[in-house]
Amino acid sequence: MGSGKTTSFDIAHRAGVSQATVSRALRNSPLVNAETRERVKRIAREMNYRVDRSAAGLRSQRSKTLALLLFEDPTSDDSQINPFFLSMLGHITRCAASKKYDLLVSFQQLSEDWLSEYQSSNRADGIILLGYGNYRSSADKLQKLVDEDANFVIWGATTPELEGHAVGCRNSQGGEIATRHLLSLDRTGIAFIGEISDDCPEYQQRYDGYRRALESAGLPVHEELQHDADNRETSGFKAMSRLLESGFGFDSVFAASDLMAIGAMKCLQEAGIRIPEDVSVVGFDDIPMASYATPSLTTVRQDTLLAARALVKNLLAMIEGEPVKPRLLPMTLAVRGSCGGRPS
Amino acid sequence: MGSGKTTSFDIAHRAGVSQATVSRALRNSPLVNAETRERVKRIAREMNYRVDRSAAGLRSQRSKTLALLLFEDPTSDDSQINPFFLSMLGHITRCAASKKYDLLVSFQQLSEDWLSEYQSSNRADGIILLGYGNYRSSADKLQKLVDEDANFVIWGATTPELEGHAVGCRNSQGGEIATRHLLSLDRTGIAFIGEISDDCPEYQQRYDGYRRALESAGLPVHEELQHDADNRETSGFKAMSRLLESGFGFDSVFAASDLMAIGAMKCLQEAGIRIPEDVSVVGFDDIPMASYATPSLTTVRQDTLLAARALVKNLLAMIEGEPVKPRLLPMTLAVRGSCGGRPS
DNA sequence: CAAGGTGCTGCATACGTATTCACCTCAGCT
DNA sequence: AGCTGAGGTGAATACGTATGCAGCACCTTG
Repeated sequence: MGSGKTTSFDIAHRAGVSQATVSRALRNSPLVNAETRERVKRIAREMNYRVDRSAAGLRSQRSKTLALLLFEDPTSDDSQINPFFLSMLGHITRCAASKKYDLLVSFQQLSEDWLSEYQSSNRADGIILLGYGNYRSSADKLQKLVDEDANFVIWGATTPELEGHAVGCRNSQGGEIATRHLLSLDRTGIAFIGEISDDCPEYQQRYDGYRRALESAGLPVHEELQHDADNRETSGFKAMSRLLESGFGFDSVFAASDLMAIGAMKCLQEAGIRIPEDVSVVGFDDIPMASYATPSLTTVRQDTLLAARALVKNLLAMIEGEPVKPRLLPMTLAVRGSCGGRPS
Repeated sequence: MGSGKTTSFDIAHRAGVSQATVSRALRNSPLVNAETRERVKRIAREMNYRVDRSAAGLRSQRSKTLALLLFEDPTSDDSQINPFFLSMLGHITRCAASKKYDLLVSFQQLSEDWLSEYQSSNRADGIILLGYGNYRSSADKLQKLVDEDANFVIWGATTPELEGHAVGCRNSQGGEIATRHLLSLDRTGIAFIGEISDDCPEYQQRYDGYRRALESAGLPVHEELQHDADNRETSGFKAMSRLLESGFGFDSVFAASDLMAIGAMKCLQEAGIRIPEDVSVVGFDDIPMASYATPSLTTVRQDTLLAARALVKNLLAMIEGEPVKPRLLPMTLAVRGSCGGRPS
C-alpha cells in the first residue's frame, strides 16, 4: 500500500509467483497451471488491478484499439451529421467492445496526416472509414493506404482497387427492390432522384438497379424522370422542383437517399400533391428520421448491425494477418406510409 | 532503413543530437535551442516519424486520451440513439482534437467495471459521461467516482454532490422561455408533458420554469394539464392521449423533450387537431429531427457546441489539477412552425 | 582572475508489461 | 540408475519515450 499504483509485480508478490506468471495467467496462457491461473486472477480482482494499456501496448506493439474516421463532404453542414452513420457508429462501438477492442472516434475530413498519424504512432491497430460521397477526390489517399499495406476498411461501394478493404451493400439490388415495390403497386411512371456520376458509385449502382427493374418489367427508362441531387434535404427538394416544373408526368419517386426523399416529399406537399395517394415515395438508408417523417417513409434498409459486424470482422482479420473475404450485404425494404396502395 | 520502425534515436542520429534532445524538440521544450529544434522537426517530418503513443504514455503516465461513455436508459431501444447526444458527440470529438486529445467512445450502460477500467488502466486521462435519465439509479456509482477523485465530467442537471463535475443547461430558464413564448402568442391553457420526479431533475427543473412563467403572468397552474412521459416518442403520444381523454381544455403544449413533443403532435394530428392553429407545441432539445417534423417544431435549444466546449474544458482542467468552475449554459428558443400565431 | 549564472545538451534511468530462454521437477520408460 | 520429455515457472530483457541530473561552454559581475 505504498504510494505507487498496483502493478503486476504486486500481484506476483501476493500470489507467491513471478511477474511473468502473472502476465501469462491474466492472458489465459495455457503455459500456466490452471490452479495457479485462477489464484492469480482472484488476487488481481481483489486488489482491483488493471493492466496498464500503455505498457502492454508498448511491449506487444498492439494497441488493441481501432480508429473510426467519419469524414463528411466538406461542403455539407458541419453540425448536421448524417444519421445513418451514427447508427453505424453505435453498432461498431459495441461490436468492437465485444472483441475487446476500444474505439477511437474522429470526425474530420479525410487528410493524409490523420491516416498516417494513427497508422505509425501505434495508436490504433486498424482504421475504419465511414463517409459518403466523393470517392474520386479521396481515391489517391485511399490508394496510398493500400500501397502502404495499411489495416483499414471502408464502408461504401466496392471498387476493384479497394478489393478486400471495402464493405458495402448490394446497392443495385436495393434499387431493384425499391423499384419493384413501386411496380407492384401499379406505379409505372417512376422518377429517380439522385446524382449519377462516377463520383458517387453508390447512387450510380442504385440507379442501375432501378433501370434493371424497369427493363425487366418491359417499361421504358425516361431520361426526363431522372434528376441529380446530392445527399441533402434541400437538394432533394430542388430536384423535385425541377421535376415538377418539367411537366413530365410521374406517379412515384425513388430517391437514392432518405434525406433526398424527405426533401422531395416536402416539395410535393407544398405543391399540394398528396402522398401516397397522388405520388408514392421510396427512400434509401432507413435513417431514424424516415419513420418520423409525415407520412412515414418507405425505404430500403441497410442493415447497420450486419454492416458494422462485417467491417469490424474484416478489419480484425487484416490485423491478424488472416485472409479477408469481401462482403456484400443484402438489403431489405421497410414498407411504411409513403407508398401505400393507390386508393381505388 | 533496417527492419524496425523509425524511433527518436533514428532522428537523433540523423540530426547529430541525442535522443533526449529530439524528445524535447518535438515537444517544444524551451530548453532546446530554436535552431536545433527546427532542424529536428524538419528531419522528423522528412523521415515521416511519429511519436509512439504507447511509449510516451507509459513514460509520462498520460494517455492524452479522453473516454466518452454514452449511457442510455436500459429500457430504451438499444438501436435508437438519442440524436441530441450524437450532436454533442460530434462537437466533443472536434473539441478534444483541437486540444490534441483523442477520444475513446463507448455505448454502454453505466457499469462500475467500465469506469474503474478506464480509470486505472491508463487508457484515458478523463471520462465524459453523457446520458439522460435516471440519475438516482446511478447516483451511487457517480458518488464512488467522486470519492475516488476520478477525473470525470457529466452532462446534466447540477446537483450539490457532483459540484464541479456536472455541466448543464439552465433547464428552468429554458422552461420559462418556452412558456413565455406561448404566453406571448396569447395562449393561456398551456399543458406540460414530462415526468416530474426526483429521478429526472432536468424535467423537474423545466417544469419549475413553466410554473414560474405562469405565475409571473398571474395565471393558475392546473395539475390536470401536467402528464408524465419519459423521453420517447410513444410516451409523448400516450401522454397526449390521456390529456385529450381527460377533456380538460388547453390551447398549447410544452413538452419537456422533442421526442415527446413529436409523439404528442402525432397524437394531435390523428385526432384531427390542427397545429398550430388549434394547439401550439413547443419542445425541448432541438434535435435534428425537430426541424424535419411536420410542422417543424419550435423548441428550446441547448447549444451543443458550447456544451461540448464546457465539458472538455472542465475535464482538461481537472486533469491538469486546476480548479474547475461549474458552468451553467444559457438556452435559446428556435421558433418554427409548430406554434405560429393564432390566426385571427 | 575567481565566482557565479545562463543556455544548452547528453547520460542514464524508469515507466509496466510480454516474451524468450533457461531451468527445474517429476513421471514414464529402458 | 539413467535418460527423455512434458509441464510449469522464473530471470532477464526489450519495447520507445520523457525527464532528473550533471556537465559543458560561455558570459557577467565583482
